[in-house]
Amino acid sequence: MKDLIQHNPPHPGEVLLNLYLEPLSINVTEAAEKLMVTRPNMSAILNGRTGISPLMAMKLSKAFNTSPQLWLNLQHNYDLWTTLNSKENKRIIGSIKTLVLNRKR
Amino acid sequence: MKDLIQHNPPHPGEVLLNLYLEPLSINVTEAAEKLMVTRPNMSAILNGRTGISPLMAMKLSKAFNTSPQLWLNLQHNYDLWTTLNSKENKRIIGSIKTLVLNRKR
DNA sequence: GCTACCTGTAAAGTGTATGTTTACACTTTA
DNA sequence: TAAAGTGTAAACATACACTTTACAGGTAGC
Repeated sequence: MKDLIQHNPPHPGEVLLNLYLEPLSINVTEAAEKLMVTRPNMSAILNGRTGISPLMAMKLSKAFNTSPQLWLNLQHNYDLWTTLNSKENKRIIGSIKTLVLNRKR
Repeated sequence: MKDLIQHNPPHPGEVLLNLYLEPLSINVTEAAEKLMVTRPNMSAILNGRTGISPLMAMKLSKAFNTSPQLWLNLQHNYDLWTTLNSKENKRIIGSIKTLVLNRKR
């Protein structure tokens, strides 16, 4: 396992739209109602402008009979990727030194 | 798999302290330096008053040779548990209806 | 005693993010 | 034309990670 960070993972809203809403023919307005969020918020999630909160993950798990972790994992992989794609963050992380594996010296 | 939400999971700071810092005899001040955060922030993380951000997860994975997901998963399980332990959130989630499994009717 | 060090935490401020309400513009379809 | 669905912007409330600064308490050594 060399690289646990996906390469350009989809944002959770893309998965939600393609794999859950569209197959069930649920539009944005209806999804917002069923999940008890506003339509602008639902739109922002589906278009990747906002992330999946823990509460939203619980709602999705209830609505689609999944685990809440599924949605949080999608979110986290997306977050990690965007975190790593910042030059400033790369610099910071690159300067962190390993604190283990000091054996055999 | 009936219940994917742990019962009273530890906050990530507890794991960090007990399983990583203490075995290596690294104190709070030193950990803050190595991970490039302030001591108050490090203390807040270790005492569960603040969570693990994606960037912090990356730093921890670098320092302790783990996956960043390890830390984010700890954080998420903790978040889900605290989310579910709010009466208001329970009410909200309880009112979400399942959108699948409408077959055979 | 005094000093040095480690620790916890509070206050104030910054940046960022989710979420709401409201409103406007665009497209498609009946 | 009218209705419905959609994207998105502005303004606002709220929350959280994080910083700087400061203060108080504990512990170990002189």
